[in-house]
Amino acid sequence: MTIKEVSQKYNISQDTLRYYERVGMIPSVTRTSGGIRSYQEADLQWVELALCMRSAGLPVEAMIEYVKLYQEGDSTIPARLQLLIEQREVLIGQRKQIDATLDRLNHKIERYEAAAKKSR
Amino acid sequence: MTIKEVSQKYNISQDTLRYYERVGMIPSVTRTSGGIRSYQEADLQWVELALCMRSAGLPVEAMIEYVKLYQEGDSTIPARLQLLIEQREVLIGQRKQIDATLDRLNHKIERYEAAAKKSR
DNA sequence: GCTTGACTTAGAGTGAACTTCATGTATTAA
DNA sequence: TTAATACATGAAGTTCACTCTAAGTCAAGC
Repeated sequence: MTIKEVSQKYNISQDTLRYYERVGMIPSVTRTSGGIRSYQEADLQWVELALCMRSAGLPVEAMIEYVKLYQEGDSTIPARLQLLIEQREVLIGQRKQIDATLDRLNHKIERYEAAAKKSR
Repeated sequence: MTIKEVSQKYNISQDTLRYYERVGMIPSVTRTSGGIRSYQEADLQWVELALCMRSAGLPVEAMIEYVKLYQEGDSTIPARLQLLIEQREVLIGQRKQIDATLDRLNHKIERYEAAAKKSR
């Protein structure tokens, strides 16, 4: 798959794909003999993982660290596990914040709806 | 309450409090005759609302718009309701993303834990 | 063989949300 | 009353995550 096809498939820019690779958020993508990116299944898996993490708001830095550990081999499995668990904690905290804000928004919305009703 | 006390109460910097006021994310805070901020109950309510929205990741811009509408009076009640409903949608979408990522993280964590077990 | 359009890189630029700085004023303890 | 501390403002600086630009390379159709 070319970079163009991948960018269309996941609806992100080619620049972002190159950026992810450049900063190490995904490992080096497979290239043709001419040096052009040719995304293989494994490359796509990395892209998907990166997009999933980012869409949830996890920092680029965490993914970079994860990829780095991955490339260092099996000895880093405990460290990778640790990292994943930490990021999971972050997400759980974020979801709590969102729920608290949703509560607050819902209350406000209810009050506004009651006010709108009255003024009819 | 002084800006220092408010910053301690909510654990944010005084700079951030001044910034929120400057960009219009909260209405002008009550001042002493000398021009020093003296947060009243209503001011604190605004600060709390702003912090709640921000902690959930909602944009500063949305709060600015809300405050602007609020200051324009009752005629903007429908617009404010609309804005709140939109932001609620954003949060619901964000929570979905977080849940999807949590699923993915949990699977990965399970696999890593299984791998760690084996190698014992 | 040449043009066209997609690809490559390194590096500069952007927008959001603060954060720091420089400089000046106000309040309070000695 | 004066030194120290806290607060004020406007503007410049920082960080994150892209996004764009410039200048060059590659591949496919004519």
